[in-house]
Amino acid sequence: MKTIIFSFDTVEFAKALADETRQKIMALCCCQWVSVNDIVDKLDVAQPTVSHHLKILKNAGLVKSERKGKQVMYTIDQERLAQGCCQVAENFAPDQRVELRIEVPN
Amino acid sequence: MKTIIFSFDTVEFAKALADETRQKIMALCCCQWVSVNDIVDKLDVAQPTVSHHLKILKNAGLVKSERKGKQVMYTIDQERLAQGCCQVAENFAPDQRVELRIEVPN
DNA sequence: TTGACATATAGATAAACTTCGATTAGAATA
DNA sequence: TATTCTAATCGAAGTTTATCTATATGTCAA
Repeated sequence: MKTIIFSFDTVEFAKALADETRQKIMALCCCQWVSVNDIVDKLDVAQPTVSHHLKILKNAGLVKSERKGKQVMYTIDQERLAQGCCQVAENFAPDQRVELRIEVPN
Repeated sequence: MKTIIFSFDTVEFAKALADETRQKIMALCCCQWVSVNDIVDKLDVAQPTVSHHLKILKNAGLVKSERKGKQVMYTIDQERLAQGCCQVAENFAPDQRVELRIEVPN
């Protein structure tokens, strides 16, 4: 019997990843909180386009956001992203051993 | 310094995954060799559509093929798929520890 | 509360993608 | 070689997606 800890729509996951602009946005959101304008400044895309992509990433659960005054800050939800990767690997490459190592205290 | 063992176009990888029909095809190709007609019989899609999707998967390196008489057999390239998953995780969730465990003989 | 700044939404357009039917190409067999 | 079976390619139709401009919403500060 296989125990699945998290459930994931791997199609939505892949679709969210499947765009160059979105991956650039994700690279900027990686390991730090950035505002929409931060992203606009660094990429050659209009602000509504960035908002549009962030919404797609948010709906797929790949980023989380938090309002900070006038700004809305975004960052990657690394845990969920890692889970998506593992789920895809589990579904389509079960003979390989892609694992998420979890550090257990003690 | 980070050593990257394989290089991967993560956008092409995600795009190849980003379709429900293709994921269904991949599920059928998982852990076995199947012909194009096998897939057509099991899915509710026309044969040219299946060929089209297989081409996309092939170009992304996610499946490999081999002619066997009149038929062309396809199967998932699990190693490459696992690498793609790891690459995505490494790029966008470096604090998580998604790893490909490789069994070393001896 | 008014103005300025930051982000989201709406609507339009163009490009990309999925799908299909028709046809072509390749391989085995009679 | 002609026929049959299998898969790939072509071309078209319909849908989805990415992007933009214009506008609306939300938040803070004067």
